[in-house]
Amino acid sequence: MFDREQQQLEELILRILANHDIPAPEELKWSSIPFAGEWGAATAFFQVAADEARNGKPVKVPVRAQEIAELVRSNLTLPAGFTRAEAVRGYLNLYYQTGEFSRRVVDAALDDGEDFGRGTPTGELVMVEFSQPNTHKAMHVGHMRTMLLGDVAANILQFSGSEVVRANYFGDFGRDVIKWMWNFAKRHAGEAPPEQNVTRWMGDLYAESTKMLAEDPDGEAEILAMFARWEAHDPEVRELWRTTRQWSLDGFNEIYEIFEIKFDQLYYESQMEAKAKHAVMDLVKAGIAIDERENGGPVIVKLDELLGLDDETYRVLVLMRSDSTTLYGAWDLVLAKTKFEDYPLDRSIYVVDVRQSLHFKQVFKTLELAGWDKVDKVLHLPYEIVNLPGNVTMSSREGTVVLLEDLIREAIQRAYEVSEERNPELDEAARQEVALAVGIGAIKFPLLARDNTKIATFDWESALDFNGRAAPYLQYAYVRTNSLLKRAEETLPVSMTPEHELDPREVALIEMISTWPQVVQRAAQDLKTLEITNFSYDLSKAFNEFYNTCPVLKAEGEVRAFRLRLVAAARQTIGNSLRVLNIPTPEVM
RNA sequence: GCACCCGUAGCUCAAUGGACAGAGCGGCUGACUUCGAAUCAGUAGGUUGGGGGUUCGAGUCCCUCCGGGUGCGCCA
Repeated sequence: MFDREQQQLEELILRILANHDIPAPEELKWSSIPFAGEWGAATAFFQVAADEARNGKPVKVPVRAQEIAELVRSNLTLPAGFTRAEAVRGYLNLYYQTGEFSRRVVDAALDDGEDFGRGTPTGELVMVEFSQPNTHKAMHVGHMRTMLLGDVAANILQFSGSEVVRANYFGDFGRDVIKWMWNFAKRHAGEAPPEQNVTRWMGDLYAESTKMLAEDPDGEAEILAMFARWEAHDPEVRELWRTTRQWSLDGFNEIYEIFEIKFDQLYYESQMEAKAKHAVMDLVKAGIAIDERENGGPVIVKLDELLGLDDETYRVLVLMRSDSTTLYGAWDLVLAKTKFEDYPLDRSIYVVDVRQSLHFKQVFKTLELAGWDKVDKVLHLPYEIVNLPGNVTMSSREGTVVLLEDLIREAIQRAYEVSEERNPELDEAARQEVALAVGIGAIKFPLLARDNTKIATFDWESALDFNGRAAPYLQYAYVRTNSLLKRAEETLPVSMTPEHELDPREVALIEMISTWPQVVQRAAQDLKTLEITNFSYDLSKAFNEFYNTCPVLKAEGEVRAFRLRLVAAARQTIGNSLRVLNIPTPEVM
């Protein structure tokens, strides 16, 4: 419903209630009438009746709710734009003057264009940190979830009206990195990475380093020595580190580019590590961290003890090893503050898997105890992991991984084959483009369409299945809108109110389009990508059903003109939702 | 032991506390000389893991039990 009508109706309803000494509800909640065919808005009076009952009025709530609904209906002067009102089972249903509302919805979509659904600027600045890959390792499909969730959550926030900083935080340092360099120096000195598939090569060398270390009795000591040289800023070791790290970063960028993921701000663990020792010692001085190094122990924060909790809720955060090197908890203390020094953030979101939940609770609580005043602005957005069939967790160390490069290649290849089958006339260049768009979309959709709290299981068969509820379905609906508009060979008719009796599929399609702005707001509120995929799919479905029932080009006069505008509005809205999802919108396929 | 997550149709999953719990896949039946069939229509399939509670109203919130998963002092 449009704001103006809603406000008007609420005033009218509240006045009627007041005239009959019925207490006003806190708010009137509006929903659509859930029965197919006609189109309108509904509100329920159960809450009002329940409030009366609580205040001593001897009524049965459902009966009284219906009474009130009936009372409102009979006293309501319908504003312009509505045809009739009915009171049913405690609900007041108000039916739209379909033609008028249809015109306004279609006009809104076409006038606002790419901005249709965009929220008014809130002035809020929010950072979304996501992806966080470790250098010197491969990228596997398990890494995809933070990439997609983070990227699309950032899009949603941005489209809903916030300003967004996209941040990445690279694990570019630590024992595993040194181990990689140790093996490289011993067995691959002077080698350069291959032209393509750099991350695979980096990952293979990482696996090799693990294997070699297990067989090399001196390995452990050599790695420790190299680590010490790195810490001491030995030029040779640092140079090797910088060079090899860059290979990894270049490899990651290949993948970000193919997914069209961009970052505004890059952070590195090595940067945080450089400042972490000071931060830890400050906490010791403040009496928050306990230094057990004199007894051969680490530096820790005993959170439950500090908070006086009996339950083991926050446990113990370890910040520094007994050898005085810092741990990632210490780096996260520095990073959290650094973000707010770099930007005047209103919110700082961390898109990291659910197994880190305790870690972030500890880090944030430690910062709070240290008197940091931004702790109410930070949020860990957790998501469940991607497993292999049989509940096998992906692990580079175990070798139980599916590389992202392989999935991308296979998906594009499969999309190419399907395209050949479905649309043989396409020329080679166009088919390549379609294969890329469809392949990448098909990879992204299933993860975006899954609730963050649910474990995803990867298997090749379903990953390469483009049928049913999947990205190509949405893309196909989009392509069909294009095709119709192209064939129409005329400029779009000007704004018009449909005069024909709308088909139920037309109504359903228009109603879907009308909800898009609210869907965006709710998804931003909930930080859930699946609310966008649900919408995008339902909208595409509504369009396909419309397409199969209602002729457009073959219709005549007013019907054809209105339907052309409706198709254009559907095209715009499907396109906008796909852009928020960062799923490609091919013109043909 | 403590903390967190999941359990909905044969399978994979949806469902702002609101009217009759919906899709896809799989099964069966149909629609291309008609705007692109990567589509659509029809059909079968449910005690929402069990039991209590809150509420006018619970798949949704609370408690408890069962089943599955994750995390918890020097990896990240």
